Amino acid sequence: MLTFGSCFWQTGGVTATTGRRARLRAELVRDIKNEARRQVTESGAPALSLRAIARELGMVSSGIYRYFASRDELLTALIIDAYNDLGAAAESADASCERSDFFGRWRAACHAVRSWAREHPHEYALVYGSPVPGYRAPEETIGPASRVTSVLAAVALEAAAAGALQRPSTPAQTPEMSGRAAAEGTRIGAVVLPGLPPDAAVRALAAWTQLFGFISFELFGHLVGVVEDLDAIFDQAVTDVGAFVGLIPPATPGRPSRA
Amino acid sequence: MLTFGSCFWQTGGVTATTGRRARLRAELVRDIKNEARRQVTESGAPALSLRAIARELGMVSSGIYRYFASRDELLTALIIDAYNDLGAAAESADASCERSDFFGRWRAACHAVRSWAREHPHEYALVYGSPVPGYRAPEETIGPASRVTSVLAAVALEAAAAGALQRPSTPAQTPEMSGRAAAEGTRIGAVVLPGLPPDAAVRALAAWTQLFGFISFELFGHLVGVVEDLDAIFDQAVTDVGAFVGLIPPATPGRPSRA
DNA sequence: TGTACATCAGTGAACGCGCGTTCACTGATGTAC
DNA sequence: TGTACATCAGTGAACGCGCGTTCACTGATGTAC
Repeated sequence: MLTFGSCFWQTGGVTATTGRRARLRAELVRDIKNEARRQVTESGAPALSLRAIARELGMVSSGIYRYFASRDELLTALIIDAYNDLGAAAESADASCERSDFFGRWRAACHAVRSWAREHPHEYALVYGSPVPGYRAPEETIGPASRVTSVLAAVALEAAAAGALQRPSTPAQTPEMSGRAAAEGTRIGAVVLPGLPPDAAVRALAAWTQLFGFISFELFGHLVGVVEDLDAIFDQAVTDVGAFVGLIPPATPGRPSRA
Repeated sequence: MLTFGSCFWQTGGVTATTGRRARLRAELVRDIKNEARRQVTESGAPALSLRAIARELGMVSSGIYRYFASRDELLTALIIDAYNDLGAAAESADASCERSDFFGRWRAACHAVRSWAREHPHEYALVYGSPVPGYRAPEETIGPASRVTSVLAAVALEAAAAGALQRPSTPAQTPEMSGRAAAEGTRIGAVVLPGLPPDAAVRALAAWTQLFGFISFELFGHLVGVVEDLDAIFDQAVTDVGAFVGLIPPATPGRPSRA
């Protein structure tokens, strides 16, 4: 199980990433993470145990330390993987839509996020649930964490750039902004959502939190007894919120289905 | 510390809730919960330890079992208290507004929820964060859990009853509903939000999840680096989302401040 | 008012379990000359 | 191609800690007659 003829033995022994040893190492890192993910999926992040992982892989607990310096480092790796996995799901959903179909892209991305969350509820909880006590996410998680967000932001930004982001037309639906809100909305519309007017930036932000709020409520059990047909309500909420942001829904009949 | 002249000794010794012993018992139950809350506040729910509580109260760990049958039962008590506390905060914020000022009531309730959450972040996480692994909330939590929700629902319902819940006026902002969404919206509008038309029911639900989504993102750190002036953005989001639901914002100048 | 009995709070020891992390070690794998 | 040395994977024992829960017990508090 450990010995099979390696062809890299002579050719690539120079760098630390190509040798046979390095390959075996990468494989074991993967195995450890997979087992860790399995545990998180089964019992949640707080129950993640290095000893249990070692047991499952048939090695002694101290052996794990050749691969991860601590339990926190392993947790960080799982978090980064989760963000990347979710981000990739959103990106590919978005990519499968026509670029100019902003409403469709919004819907596709939202549905992709929810699907991923339903398929990986404990990993979702790991990154969007209560922070693990005593754990502080390091900087390296920021990049992967922003991938989903960037997909959603891009839809709004590109729609705005294409002139396809309408503003609410009824005065009653465009409440005045306070000075502070306008200032912060302007800042966000410059730094985070470059090009969006302040009021649209705030609505986009509200939509973003709505998406994750719904999913969290669904996964964490707060919709039990309230919503029965979750798929239908989520779909409708995504549509309504998309319109709230200013995306233009397709004309009456034949609204595109889940992409 | 244990002996002081009691006046109930003769008068009320009949029922289990009035005796001197019962009073001391109630006091200790309160002390245990307070210490438990302190621990949850400091290190989060997973770190809640009966032994540590006993230690802090100067008694032996098995003594706790005279008051709570298990760790889970104590957790349940904390959860119920948290829901009740939050519910009471929302109710009193709502109650302080003029009944017919639906927009003001919505804003007041939302701000109350957020304020409570910021003041009790770990208790908020206890009830709205990731479920504690291995713990299943019993039925008794349902009632207290629904108090906040009822406040928000009442605002929408009473506004609708008073004819003060407008529907979006631009067709672009009233996307068609699929058959399933309409059906489920109708059900919700009958069972959960009695009297709301299906489309409004869905928007109300989206608004509800938006509120908690924003607060969770704020408390769990997902707005770091995105929003700086959280107060201003939250306030504006509440306003925008209130209008999204159909509540009629006050006329241009002098929007009421935080109640 | 006084005595006999039942209730209950709190003790202390124990059961059986799990955990993260360190450290000195052995062999095997790879590297340099 | 062959030898000497360095690297590294994985071991096994140990440290020191914590936890929830059970159980037989002692005294004190309350109750009934």
